[in-house]
Amino acid sequence: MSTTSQAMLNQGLFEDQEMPSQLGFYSFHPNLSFPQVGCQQSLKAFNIPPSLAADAPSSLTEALLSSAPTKQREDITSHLGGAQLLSLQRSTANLWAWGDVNECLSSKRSIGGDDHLGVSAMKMKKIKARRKVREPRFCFKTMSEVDVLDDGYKWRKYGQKVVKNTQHPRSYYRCTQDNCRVKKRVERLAEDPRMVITTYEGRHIHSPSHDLEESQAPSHLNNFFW
DNA sequence: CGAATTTGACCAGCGC
DNA sequence: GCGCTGGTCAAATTCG
Repeated sequence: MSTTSQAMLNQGLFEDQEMPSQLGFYSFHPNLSFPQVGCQQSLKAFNIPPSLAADAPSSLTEALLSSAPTKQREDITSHLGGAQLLSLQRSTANLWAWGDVNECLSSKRSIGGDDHLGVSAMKMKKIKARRKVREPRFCFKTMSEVDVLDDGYKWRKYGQKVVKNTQHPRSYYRCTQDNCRVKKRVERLAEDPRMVITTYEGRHIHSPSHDLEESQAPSHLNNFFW
């Protein structure tokens, strides 16, 4: 069964390195099985399966906070309310995200071609590369008893970390598909442990491991921000 | 026994 | 420059 059955709705944050203008928030209508057109396209770009998208997040503020660096998190918390976040797109409070986008744009193609390197050099390069390249990210919050939502892809856990000011550890997963560099982070909200924050980073280069039918797509739209 | 997960160590980036 | 923090690695451990 779907692990998203208890999910609420339906807001989140994404950033797109190729289309910085699409950094922003989306919001779904709670009664729709799938969000409106604009969101659908973006979700598709991120390969977020409709099954998950329909169950996506319930708190815009917290969706943003979950992926913001600590300092900005504090700024956001102290200066903004949820409603204001809807128009946050180019405000100073989300410079962190714009910074990421800019970094992505300026550091394209900085890795690859390890073939002729020795082991240690390769390792070093890997280590250096691991922070240089920022993939587009998409995060949302879902109410769920289980941490890992069934999104149709196969993930391997590669790390777990206790993050500051939270009692729940953050888990790090990588897509198991060869050559697919998509990662996701999963953590529970400190203020409400029933809520799971999932952040996807990167785009899948393949289809989900179990077939999700191609989408269904209602074409009406409403309640769509960015 | 191979695959997946756990966990401590390491490293880079950021803020002070 | 230094300490703190988040992200990743990889050896050890657990699971199926």
